[in-house]
Amino acid sequence: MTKEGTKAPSGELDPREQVVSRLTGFGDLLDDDIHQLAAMGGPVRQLARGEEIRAEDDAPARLHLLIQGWAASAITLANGSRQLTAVSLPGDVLGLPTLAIEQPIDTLVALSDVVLCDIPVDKLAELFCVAPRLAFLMFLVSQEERSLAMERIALMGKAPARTRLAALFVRLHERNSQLSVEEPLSFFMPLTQKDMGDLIGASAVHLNKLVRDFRKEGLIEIEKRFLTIHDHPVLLETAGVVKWRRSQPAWIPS
Amino acid sequence: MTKEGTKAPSGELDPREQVVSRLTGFGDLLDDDIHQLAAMGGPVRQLARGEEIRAEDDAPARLHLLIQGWAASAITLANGSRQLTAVSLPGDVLGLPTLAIEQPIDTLVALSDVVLCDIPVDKLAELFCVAPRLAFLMFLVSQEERSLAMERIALMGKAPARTRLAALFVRLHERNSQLSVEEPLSFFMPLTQKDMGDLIGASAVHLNKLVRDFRKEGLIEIEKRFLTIHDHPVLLETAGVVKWRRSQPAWIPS
DNA sequence: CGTATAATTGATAGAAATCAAGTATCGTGG
DNA sequence: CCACGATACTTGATTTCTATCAATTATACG
Repeated sequence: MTKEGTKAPSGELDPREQVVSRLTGFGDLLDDDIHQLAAMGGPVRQLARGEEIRAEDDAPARLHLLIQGWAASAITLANGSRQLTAVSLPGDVLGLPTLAIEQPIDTLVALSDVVLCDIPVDKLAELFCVAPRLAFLMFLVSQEERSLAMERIALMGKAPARTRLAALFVRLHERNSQLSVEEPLSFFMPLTQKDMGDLIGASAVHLNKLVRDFRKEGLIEIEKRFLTIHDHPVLLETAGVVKWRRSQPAWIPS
Repeated sequence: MTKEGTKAPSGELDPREQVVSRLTGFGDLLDDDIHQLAAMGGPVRQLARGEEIRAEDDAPARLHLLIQGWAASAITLANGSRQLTAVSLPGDVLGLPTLAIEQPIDTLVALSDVVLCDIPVDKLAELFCVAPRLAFLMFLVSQEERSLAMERIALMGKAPARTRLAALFVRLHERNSQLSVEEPLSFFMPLTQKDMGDLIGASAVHLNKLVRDFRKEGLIEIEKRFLTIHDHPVLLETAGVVKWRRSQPAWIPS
């Protein structure tokens, strides 16, 4: 395991802050909530890039709170090709969709070296009884991810690969900015070109040509696992999406 | 408004049963839960095929419980093309993903004549406080839909249109079967070829050729808004997906 | 019975996959 | 410190799939 994914550039929030940042995006956490959240955490694990996060025989389903590094949910189709259905950054809870079905349809894979902690599902059920406000915030986060998934479906179905790649960079930049006090245009992005291809539904070869084009046009630069956005306005224009804005609902339970 | 979408062929559950069937799939509802659920319902509306379910200026976000007919969530991209991101059948709650964001990214459209009732969001927030078990079941349904969305992303990214269409038919058949006491191989399916194309990310022209192929091969038949599956095993094989099985979690809060 | 919507068919063009081969980069161990 | 193997990246040629265009035929509905 190398040190990538564990480094903390200045300007980044500390890991604990990153974890709650996903929830506080919708509403403040009460001290009591934070206690409940901390109580859910089990032992901390570290995995190297490429390793699987969820064991095949994880009979009593578990959730995984990502503390450091990037992960993804991957589906392997009958024809053998791999598609990444979602990227996860620190603060995300992995494994929720699988709660609803008997057999997981996806595998959870570390895209960089990661640190995470496992959470037994009954802790989640408990949460709905003892901390309804917190449960509701988690519900909202899941709905946000559904919205993101819907956007991805639309892009995959009707937009050319160039557009999809631009949209990927835009959304990754936004998501990364939530983990930081500023909004840095250069940030840790450990995806290989193969990974990016698997995310937007393009071959590694085709993706390489798209990245080359973006580079030539002065839109972005990728170097040493860091993505730099040089021309954010044009990138947004190319992606054809608008800035992602979370709601600040007034109707959260107290 | 024609009568399609309001007819109830023998073998179908009555509307009220259909509505709770989505939740009871994961665990029994208590009498108290059913009371809570009924209390959420507002006035009933009817819309004709093609109409929009959510008004643009729906400032205080509302949810929509679909009682009869089919609906879909549609995204229109910058290039003007329309993609349907999810189909909804009776019993589904529409509008949840939008709770998390300031501006809806999708519109909700009636795919057949529909009957639905609106639900104010604060009712949902209330639910988390007074009926944690019911809230948890709704949480699970959302996770199931996330899983389905992930599968669709994978198919869109890496599977040819033929596979995607087969998968659409398979999943629609399963979803329809939940609304019925049997598992009929012929059922109401009001999608036009344009709709199906928008769902799987294919042009209407290409979709027509796929349907023709399926017909010639004796896989399916579409007639008068009814889909008949003639060769289910081969259809499953073509789709390259496995039967969808909901979990029966033992850890639901009581 | 006419008009609009939906379905159908063939021809052409474009986007992206696959194939094939070569180059760079990086971590590892001698 | 350098050589080595593995992984990642790069490029051009060819093939496959699917969109678009253009027209025609059905079907539904007022």
